Amino acid sequence: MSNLISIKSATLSEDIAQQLISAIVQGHIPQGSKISEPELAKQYGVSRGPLREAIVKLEGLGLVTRTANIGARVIKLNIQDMLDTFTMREALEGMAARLAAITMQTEEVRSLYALLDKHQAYLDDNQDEHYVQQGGNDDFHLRIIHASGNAKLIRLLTEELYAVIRMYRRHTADQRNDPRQALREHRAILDAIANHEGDLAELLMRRHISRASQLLKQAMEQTVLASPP
Amino acid sequence: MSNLISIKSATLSEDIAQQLISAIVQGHIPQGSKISEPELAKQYGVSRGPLREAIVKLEGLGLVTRTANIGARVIKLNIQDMLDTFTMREALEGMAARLAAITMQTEEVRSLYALLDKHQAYLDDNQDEHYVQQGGNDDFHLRIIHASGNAKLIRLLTEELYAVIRMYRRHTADQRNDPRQALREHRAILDAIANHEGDLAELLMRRHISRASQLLKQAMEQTVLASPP
DNA sequence: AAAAACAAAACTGTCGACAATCCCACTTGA
DNA sequence: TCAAGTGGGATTGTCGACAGTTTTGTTTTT
Repeated sequence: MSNLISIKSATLSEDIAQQLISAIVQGHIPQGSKISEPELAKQYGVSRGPLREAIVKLEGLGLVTRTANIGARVIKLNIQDMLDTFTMREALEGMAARLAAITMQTEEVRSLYALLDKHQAYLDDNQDEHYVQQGGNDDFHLRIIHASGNAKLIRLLTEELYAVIRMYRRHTADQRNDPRQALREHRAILDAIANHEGDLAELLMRRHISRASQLLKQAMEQTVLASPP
Repeated sequence: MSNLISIKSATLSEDIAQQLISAIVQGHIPQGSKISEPELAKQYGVSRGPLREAIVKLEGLGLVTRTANIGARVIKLNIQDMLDTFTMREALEGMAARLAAITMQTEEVRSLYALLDKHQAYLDDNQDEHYVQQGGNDDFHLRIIHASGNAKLIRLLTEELYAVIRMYRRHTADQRNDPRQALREHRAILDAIANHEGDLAELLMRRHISRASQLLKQAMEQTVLASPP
């Protein structure tokens, strides 16, 4: 039975990779579970060839680990890996903010202020509920990253790291996170960018991400992540 | 005819990936050239299955770009991509230096000073010739990266980015680079780490890499990188 | 002679099958 | 009873072949 819905790409391998990424990030394939090639091949209605290529790609994204002659397993989320990942984000997005501060045009600055106003209005209207910015054009962080103009940085952050980051966000209900506080921090970062203060923009972005990682850590410590073996 | 020499790994796909990485980095497969699956399969004496998996992996490493139904091409080196890559390095290795400064033990500090003394002695004995630190345990940068203790950072820098970085280093004869100056900078970075001055260590590492990238840029501007199409 | 149309060759994407390895349950021996 | 050994079943790694697309070379047309 074919589960290959909607996402029609040029090649089967691509399709399946996207499907698997989505399934893993959303927890449909549980963390730590084994990836059975025959099972998934039957499930998606394809042969093992393209499926294996997709798995190799997932390994590159850090979503699964592979062992020769044994197979692939979905990664297990844990606090240390999360902190390590967010430390990298801190360095990279901090740099992105710095670059954005140097090069951003007034038109883009205005557009970003408008975006933050939109977020503000959403919070006012929806009793501080989280604004669902699922990686689209409404995500402040993604906008800053793209504004950096550094193609390598953009690819790394938006294509390679984002899957894992979203996985961490999704699997811990971080209620702790105060969206109004986050919005204030976003505004401060944008102010620095608007004034072309690269140092400050980087510093603020780093603090912002560091705070988020600490909150996520606390949330993970309370969430029972995985039953002990 | 089989070209699979020496590097015997658990799986053919792994072997071929390593062989291809080496061939591309060392320029044996020229940049911009097309990767022909039948040709390479025959050359390495394997079928197209494992070869394709290796190519998918190379794509993840950013060494080749793939287009559906057309195939893979080795990347073309150019100044902008190099600068973008080194900017990322700046952010990441700067962070690595900061982390190393926080956590490094006195024993490891001593060992690194000994390494720098060794480099010094080599320069004295060999008329300032470059010390060949081909990614081994004698590479100061790799030592710092590992000392960061951040597994994700280590993997990204040493497994994913290093191939491309080495490719840039190898394809431009940057005679401009003064090894004694580099060594002085290494020593300053290590001093900061020894004193557990994270801010300073990060700053110095960033400057060090920034300087190297500027030198490499000048070298690339003079080197005729590729004949214009 | 240059451009468009067409046909054949080559290449990539995909599939099913075989070989090698691993896993698990069962048996055997102390 | 428990440890080691053993055999069958399942899974991964690899291969050769077919289908669809792209490329190339030729022919035809203007």
